[in-house]
Amino acid sequence: MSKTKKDGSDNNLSLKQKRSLSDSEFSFNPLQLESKWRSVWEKEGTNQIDLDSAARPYFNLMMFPYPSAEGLHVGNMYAFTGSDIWGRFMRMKGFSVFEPIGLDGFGIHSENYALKVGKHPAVQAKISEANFYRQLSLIGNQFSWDQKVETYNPAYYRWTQWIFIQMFKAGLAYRDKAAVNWCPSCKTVLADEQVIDGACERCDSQVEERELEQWFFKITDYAQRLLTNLSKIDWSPKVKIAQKNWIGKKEGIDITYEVVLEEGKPVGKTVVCFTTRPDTNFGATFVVLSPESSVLGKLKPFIKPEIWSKVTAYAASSKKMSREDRIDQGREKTGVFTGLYCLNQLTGKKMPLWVSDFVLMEVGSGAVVGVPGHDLRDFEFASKFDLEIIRVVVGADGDNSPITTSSQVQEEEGVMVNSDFLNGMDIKKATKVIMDYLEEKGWGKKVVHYRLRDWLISRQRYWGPPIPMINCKKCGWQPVPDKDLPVLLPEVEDWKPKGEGVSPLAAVESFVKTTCPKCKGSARRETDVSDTFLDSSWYFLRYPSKGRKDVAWDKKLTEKWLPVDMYIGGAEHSVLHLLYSRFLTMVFYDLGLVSFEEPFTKFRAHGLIIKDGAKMSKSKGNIVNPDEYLKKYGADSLRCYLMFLGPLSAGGDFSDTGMRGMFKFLKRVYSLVLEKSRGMTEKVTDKEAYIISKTIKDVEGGLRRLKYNTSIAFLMEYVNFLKEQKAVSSQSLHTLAVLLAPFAPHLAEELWQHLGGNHSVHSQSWPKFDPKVLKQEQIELLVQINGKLRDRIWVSASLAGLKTEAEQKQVLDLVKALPKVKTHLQGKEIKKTVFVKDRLVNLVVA
RNA sequence: GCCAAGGUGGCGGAAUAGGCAGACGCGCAGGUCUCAAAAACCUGUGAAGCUAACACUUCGUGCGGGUUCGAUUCCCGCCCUUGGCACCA
Repeated sequence: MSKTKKDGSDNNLSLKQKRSLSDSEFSFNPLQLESKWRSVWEKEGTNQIDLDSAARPYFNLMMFPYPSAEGLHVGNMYAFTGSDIWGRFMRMKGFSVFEPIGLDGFGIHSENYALKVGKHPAVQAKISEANFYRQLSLIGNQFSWDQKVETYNPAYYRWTQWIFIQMFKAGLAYRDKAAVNWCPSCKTVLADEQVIDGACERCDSQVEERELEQWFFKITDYAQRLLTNLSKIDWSPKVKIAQKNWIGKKEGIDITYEVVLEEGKPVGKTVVCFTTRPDTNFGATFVVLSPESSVLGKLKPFIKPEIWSKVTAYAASSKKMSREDRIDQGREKTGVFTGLYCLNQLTGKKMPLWVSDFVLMEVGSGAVVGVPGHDLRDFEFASKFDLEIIRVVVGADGDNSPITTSSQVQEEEGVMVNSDFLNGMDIKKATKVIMDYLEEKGWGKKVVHYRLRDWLISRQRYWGPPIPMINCKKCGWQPVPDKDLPVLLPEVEDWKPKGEGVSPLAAVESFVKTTCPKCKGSARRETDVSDTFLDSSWYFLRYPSKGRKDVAWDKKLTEKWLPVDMYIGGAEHSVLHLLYSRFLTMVFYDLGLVSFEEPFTKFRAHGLIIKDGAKMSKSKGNIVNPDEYLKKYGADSLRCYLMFLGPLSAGGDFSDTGMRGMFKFLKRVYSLVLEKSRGMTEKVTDKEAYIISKTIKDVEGGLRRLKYNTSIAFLMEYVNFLKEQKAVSSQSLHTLAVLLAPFAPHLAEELWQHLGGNHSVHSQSWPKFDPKVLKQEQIELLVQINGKLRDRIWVSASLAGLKTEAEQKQVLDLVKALPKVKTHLQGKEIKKTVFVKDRLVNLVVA
């Protein structure tokens, strides 16, 4: 609600007066205006910075796009605008802002797009590149164009390969068998993200698992550090939490059980079970091995042949199933009893040893000790196979009867019973006590497990950097020597995914055949390419050093510009990209290649732009391409509209009507400045000075909190205020242009120039507000009765402090004299009075 | 199931060291201008009640409690939406 007078009739130019001004002065043509300033900026290098000499370097990074879709997505533009506004704000705050851009055009996304449109990925890459850079040049970002990088460029992926070799030399790259997602219909390996609910994203057929030899990066070696360092970086909390969950640290104990025969005779073998809940071990009644467990092989001599055949048949059938199927929660438990037992040292009890596919080899130790009374899964298993159930915990409900239904299964909390020396203890305390006890006895060993698994690097695809390794029969795996980098991706016609679990490169004999770098004998190249995420996990290091041909990154420039000061990007990369980048940076640090452990000092996640309440997607056909809006309204309107939708972290729903409203606002700003600049005053009135300072403060507050929507709203209020003034000071209008600059860079430049400003508005410093001006002489106090607002009263600032009793009494007298207060107080007694400095007086009556 | 974020007019949203709920905008309605329309501009716009009018009163921030002089904001218990993780031992 505006408190300023609304009848501004005499303050505004009449229509006649307006018409007397020449038409051209009032025609707002954003397209012409924007293209004019684009070329001026380019010509004068307004947005270029000298990376070597910049005084106060500030690395403002945004996630580079996958140029795989039909063009820049309005969601990309949302993210880039949000980041650019921040960069421009920092620039006006006096920093030399480096704002690079590039394309993450290597990898499966781009290859799939090429498959879809039926073009060779290399050909499509050039088309996408031209289109993306064209669009990116129109959105008003202060990109450092000279530094742009594309991951599919040999000058870039040469260093991606070099990084692979550094990982190999550091012992952090290794080969192992791994299950991969296999689509039998497309005859290809799929990335995890291409598997939707166990089915192929493209043809919907059921995905199978296949075992293949693959390259891995040992990210698990860094699990603890990736977790610990989270406390050192300023990131959106939700992203930190997502990473923490993904790393999934679990502290527990490996308990070793002796395997015995039916009659109790030990066979000389053991089974190790990892558990985080050893407190319930007095209630353990069975042990389950994963079907893939290597322990099974060792136990074979002690398992009866007719049982062994059942075990192997079971293991074979579970192998056919995809991981998704196996862990489907609702599925009924299955399993085979081995005929063997594990001895529970605590109770002396023989626990039957089973094999079941609900136990996953890669989790914990691949073996589980079953406590059916206090674990729902174990309960289901025990119920199915009629195994003993013992209660060892009593929960808050006090139920201490035998456990016969799943609702009685007490998992999270309670007090120990039937557990010898643990009885009466809270489960948390019991866990500690029993852990120490088991370790002391030599029955168990405290361990930490992580959910995080090693990073699978290999892709049996074409469109990626060939993994720079050579396999020699005599010397084993050898890295390609530096002088032979890059290993160029051969241009082949038959680049489509093959059916045999190998990359299409395997069919290119001229590529595969090579010599061993060590013994010079004949050898074969690795034919897999590396994961897209490897390309994108170091691109920020390349940006400043793009000009360097001899190193991946220049030491001096890297010292100067990194780590990244502000990174804005999508929350969908919370775990993969952001974790891999952190991992690699830590490795580089350990190898002495960089001087910092964390790549991104500050990270903020932006929200998602949706359309009509739904996610934009190709299949729904509701993707908004910014082109048509850029063409119709220009970049400034689109930028401001997107930012006005809500806080940057929230995203928003794209609509055409809102777009139009923002266009109208910018048009009003334009006319206002042209009109008011005619009779600009030098003198700034007190009222103006106050509003100017307040606006600077508020707009800046919105910028700092990435709530650009509020900054724009304050600018609108400011414009509404200026509109109502008969005469406006030059300072008011200059301030408007400067404050508008981060949001609508083209229009702001135009206005700045019109006002006679020199050089670029974007090189101006962000204005300072004057706190003294913001202190008012009169302050409005709210008058409440029983907490309900009844009136308001203006008092002098000194009195509004309400510090002394004398001041309080003086204000109270004024308040009591108010007619409305009198009415409400009639016949009532004031029981208490609440004074809040500069805010209010509340009278509490009976 | 677990973790996280959120629920405020017709719509997007604003306001949280507890203190004017609905800033700003969209939409809608009425008006000015026009032969007419568009554009532009002006006025109004949470609901209900009461007024000739100005005004005033009551209700109102997902639901139910609580703390407080005072709660959109803090606490407890629910419901719903969105995102992430999930037979994780």
